[in-house]
Amino acid sequence: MTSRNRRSTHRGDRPDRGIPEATVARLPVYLRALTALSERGIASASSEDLASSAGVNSAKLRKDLSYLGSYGTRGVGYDVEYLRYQIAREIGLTQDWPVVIVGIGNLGHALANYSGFASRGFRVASLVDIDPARVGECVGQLTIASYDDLATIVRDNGVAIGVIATPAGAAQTVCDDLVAAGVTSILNFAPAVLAVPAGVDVRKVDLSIELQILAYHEQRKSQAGQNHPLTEPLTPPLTDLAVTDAATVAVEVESA
Amino acid sequence: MTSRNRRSTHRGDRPDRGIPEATVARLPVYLRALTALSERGIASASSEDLASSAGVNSAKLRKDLSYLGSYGTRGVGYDVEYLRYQIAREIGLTQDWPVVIVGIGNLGHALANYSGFASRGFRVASLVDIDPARVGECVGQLTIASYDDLATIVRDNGVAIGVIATPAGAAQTVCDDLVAAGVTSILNFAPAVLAVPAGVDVRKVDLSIELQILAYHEQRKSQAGQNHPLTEPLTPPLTDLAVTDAATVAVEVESA
DNA sequence: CTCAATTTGTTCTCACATTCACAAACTTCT
DNA sequence: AGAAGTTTGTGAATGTGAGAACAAATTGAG
Repeated sequence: MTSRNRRSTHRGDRPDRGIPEATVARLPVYLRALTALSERGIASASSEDLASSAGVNSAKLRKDLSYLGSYGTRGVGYDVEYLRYQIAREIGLTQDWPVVIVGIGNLGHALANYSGFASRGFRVASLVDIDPARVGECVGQLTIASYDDLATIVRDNGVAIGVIATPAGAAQTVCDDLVAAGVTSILNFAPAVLAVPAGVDVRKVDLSIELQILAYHEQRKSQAGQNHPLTEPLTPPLTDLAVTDAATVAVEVESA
Repeated sequence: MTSRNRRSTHRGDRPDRGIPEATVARLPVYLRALTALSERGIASASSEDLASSAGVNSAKLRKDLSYLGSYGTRGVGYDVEYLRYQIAREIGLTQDWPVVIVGIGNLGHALANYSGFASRGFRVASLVDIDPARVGECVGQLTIASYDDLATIVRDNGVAIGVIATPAGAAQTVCDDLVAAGVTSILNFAPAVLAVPAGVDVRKVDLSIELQILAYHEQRKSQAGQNHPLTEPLTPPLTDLAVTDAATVAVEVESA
């Protein structure tokens, strides 16, 4: 079926089937664009259509998709449903991913109620908090479990992905406990750098960092205008501003 | 004081004082590491110390810092307080940044209560929601204002940065209204691609995307082990796993 | 069947980012 | 003062990603 043995395709250069990180980070965006098109009853789309839906340029999109295989048809475009399934399969969304959320403060609550999980194969298997007073409390469909049961929960539910939404001080301990229990991927919302053994993935989501990056560019914009921030700058810094537009770094939430 | 006029430093090659995006994204991490060191009473630190605190390698850290200027001392290291101030100034954290949060659902609540804002010069000037029933409701120190007052709030407070925490459907409209009111930087939590005029920065934080990226790597890990995910893989995929570790993409929250 | 129009998949080139490796600059010890 | 030891700042090499451009493949019209 696939011409995977041939060296003719550039996948021959990637015998490990590895997809570039930058591409992996965009696949979920394409997936969402495809879902949107599908819901509008559109059965087929060109790379140009898809790209504008996803907010990227079409050459990049085509190259990204080419890492997965040749799922388009020249002269026609891509079958929306088919491509959607292929991307979902590549990312691993055709299987169920039970996750556990540790730390049910304000953010933990928001995450627990977030509707975007279930729709993409992620199932919140359990909520855990260290505060005994909170244990038993209901959040959405779930009740908060004791931190002591963390290891049991992870093992019984086959949890591979853990979400840390604790204060910074607790993050490393929670991380260690999650890893000891068998979790191999961690999404960290605590403002702390986590040390993990090789083979464990950590991704960090840090609100304050995103704001600081915006502040940096904002400051440069007003410096360019010098005297009056609200006035048109004397020398329009076109190149400067153009650079900053595409700066986009992932993450979705829905105020469910 | 500074030898900024000389061409001797490589900043002579960057007359626009532009700092690479990748570096800008790491400065907040360094800043946090410096704050942590400072709180532990450490007055001086080498690039090695700092790098391990920040979770990066020391060569990268030195190169990043070199874009700001020569704030270290050879044979000694960096003065923690001094460097901290310099980075804060470069990012623009020495000034006050009033922000407005639009959409006070679960996530909006969490953001409104997030303590990491104030500590870094960000001040939540106002909370806005379109639901009239919510207007007047207290969240933390603030009360929710009407969406109709958005433009007035932005102008009166000199808000340059807006945070969108609405459902996806409302995001583009809110974005347009923010931009029309004068906001030039937007942090978007809604799972939608925003179109903005040139000169406006958008950064996106998308939880579900982060989870999907983790799922992709997780799937690859278990594929490497083939038969028994819980067993040691027959051929240890060392290179594979090593790559994934440093994958980290910013954002901080504290379950205040 | 042939030709024109369309659109993908891929190659090539350039820009950006990371890492190495070392000279320059500073401290400390003798 | 001089030598030995540290540690920064940076040039050079390598790796990764983005975008332009085009050949190959497909459709549809005549």
